[in-house]
Amino acid sequence: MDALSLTFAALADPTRRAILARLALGEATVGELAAPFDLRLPTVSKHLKVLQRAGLVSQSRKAQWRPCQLEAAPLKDIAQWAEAFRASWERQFSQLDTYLDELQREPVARATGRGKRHDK
Amino acid sequence: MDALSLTFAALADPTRRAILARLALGEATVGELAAPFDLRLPTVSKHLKVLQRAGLVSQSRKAQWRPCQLEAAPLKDIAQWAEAFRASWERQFSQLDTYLDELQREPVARATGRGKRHDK
DNA sequence: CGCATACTTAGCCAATCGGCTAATTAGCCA
DNA sequence: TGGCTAATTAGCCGATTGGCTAAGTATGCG
Repeated sequence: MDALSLTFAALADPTRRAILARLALGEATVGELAAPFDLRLPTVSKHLKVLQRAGLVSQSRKAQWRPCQLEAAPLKDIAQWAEAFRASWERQFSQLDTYLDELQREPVARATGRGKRHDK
Repeated sequence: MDALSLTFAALADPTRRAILARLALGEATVGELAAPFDLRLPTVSKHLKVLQRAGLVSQSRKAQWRPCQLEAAPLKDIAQWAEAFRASWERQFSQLDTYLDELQREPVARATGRGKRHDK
């Protein structure tokens, strides 16, 4: 699978996004990451493996602990991918503004499609 | 499922991302969207339904055609979500720069962990 | 050494996914 | 009306996902 798909798939789970948010504050062990969730350790371990496959997390070793670290590079990639659509959403938002402006002037006529802008 | 998860899940497929890229150029019918792919129409129809569930695409009706339109708002949301990690990736990139600078000065010592920066 | 702690691996399960075919719905035109 | 085109719906299939339990691995400590 391509890198972008792996990253998006990894982010399509609230548990995994919460783990990333926690890691943005600094290194944490698997147990520390698991604590906030009502999930067994192996489940969290599996989530971490998904994040590692996407290159979003790396793990080192300190005695019997395996501290995890955020690897933010793929997040930059998806931010850039989404940014390519900026023109689209800005155009749509300005259209929405225009629509709301028209609605302000002639509420019913615009909303129902009956009548015209200047049907004096 | 929450909106962000739905959006990320929808984006975790190259076919669906290609469909969005096409729609960024303007409206298109289902058949037009299917053309570039080696996929049957029902498969593309299914992809479109995933995109609609995520609020990324809307469909209207024109005779027997169902022109699709990009709805970019959710893309803005994920761009914003990712942007929250900007500090993380910028810090990591600058660390990489620093590492490469040190490597430039003392290649072997830094790379193997033996020796020190100023082991005079 | 023996045992506790921290975590991973293996494997089960139900649910979802991404592809397909076949059948159905919707609208146009002769 | 009947038929053509566009697209959806229904349903099958094998693969993946997200949860679990039970068992295995790795490290530190008395």
